[in-house]
Amino acid sequence: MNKHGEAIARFAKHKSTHGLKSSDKRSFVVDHFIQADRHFTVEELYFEVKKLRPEISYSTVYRALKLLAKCGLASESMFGETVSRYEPVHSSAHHDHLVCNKCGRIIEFENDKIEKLQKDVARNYDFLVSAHRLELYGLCKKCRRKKAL
Amino acid sequence: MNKHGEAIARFAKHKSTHGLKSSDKRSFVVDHFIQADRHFTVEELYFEVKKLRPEISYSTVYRALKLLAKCGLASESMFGETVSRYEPVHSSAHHDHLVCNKCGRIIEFENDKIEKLQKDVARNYDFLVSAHRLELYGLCKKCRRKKAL
DNA sequence: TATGAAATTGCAATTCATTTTCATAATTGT
DNA sequence: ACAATTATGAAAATGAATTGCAATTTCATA
Repeated sequence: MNKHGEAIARFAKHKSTHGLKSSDKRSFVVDHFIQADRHFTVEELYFEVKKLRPEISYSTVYRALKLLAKCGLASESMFGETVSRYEPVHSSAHHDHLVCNKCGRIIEFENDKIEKLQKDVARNYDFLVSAHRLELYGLCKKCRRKKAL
Repeated sequence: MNKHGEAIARFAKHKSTHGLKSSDKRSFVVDHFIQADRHFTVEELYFEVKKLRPEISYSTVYRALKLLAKCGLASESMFGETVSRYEPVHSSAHHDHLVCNKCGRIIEFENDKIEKLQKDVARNYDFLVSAHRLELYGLCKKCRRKKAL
C-alpha cells in the first residue's frame, strides 16, 4: 500500500475506534490534505478546498485538521508566525525545517548527527525528550537570487 | 560593568537614539525584567510588577517588553504555547532550550557542534540563515523523579 | 519657573485566529 | 422507517495581541 493509502486507512481506523461517522465533506478535506502532502494553515487548506467544493465550510476544514492531528496524521506547529500550520506526518524519520522569511517556503531536512547530539545534550541535563523542533529561518535559494538583483 | 548594567546602559542608549523619554514606570518594568533574568509572558511580568507597583498597567508592561525586544534585550518566542514569551538576550553566544512540559521550566544550553551542523545543512540547500531555534520538549530532571513516584 | 511639543500612560476598544455553540442535516444500527 | 448519534454551517465566544485616544508627564528652551 502506498503512503497515501496508509494514511487513509489509518484515518478510517481512527473513525471506527472512535465512533465517528462517514462524511463526504470531511473525507474530501482529509483526502485533499493527504494527497497534497505539504504544509497548510487552516485558511490555506480552506481556500483550496473551496475552489473545488464551495459548500464546504471553514468549520469543517478546521475540524478535519484537528482530527488529523489527533490521529497522528498531521502535526501542528507555529513556525514563528501567528497562525498554526499543519504538516503531514510521515511514517519516516523525524525531520526539521528551513523556513524562508521571504516567500514562506518550508524545506524539510533530516540530519542524524544533529539528532544524536540532541540526545547527548538531553542526557547531560537528565532530561527526557518527547519531542523537539529545529527550525532555521532565513532566505531560500530563490529568494537569495532575487535579493541580489 | 556587570551584565545587568550593560543591559541598562543599552536601553538608555536606545532611548536617546530614538528620542524616547524617561519614565519611572517603564524603567521599573525594564529593570525588573533585566534583574529577574528569566523568561516571562507579558501577563507573568505584569502580575509580578503589579505586586510592587499596582498603578502600572498591562499596556505599559506590554509596551516595555516590545521595546526591549526592539533594542535586542529580549527575544520573543512561543515555546509551543499559545502565548508569547520574552527571554532576556545575553551578549553571550546563541543558546537553545529544553522545555519541560510538566513544570514549564526552561533550561538553556549551547552546543557548538550542533550550530556547526546547522550551518552545513544550510549550505547544502543554498539557504542563508538569519536565525534559528532548537527546542527539546519533555520532562526535566525533577519532573522525571516525581513521575516515577 | 513657565511653556509647549512630543512621549507615555491607562483604559477601552479592536483585531485576528482559534474554538465553541446550537439548530439543522446526515449517517448508522436496529 | 425509527431512534440515537455524529457532522455541518453560521454565528457567537474566546483569548491574546495590539491600537486609539484623551489625559498626563517629560524635557529642552525661553
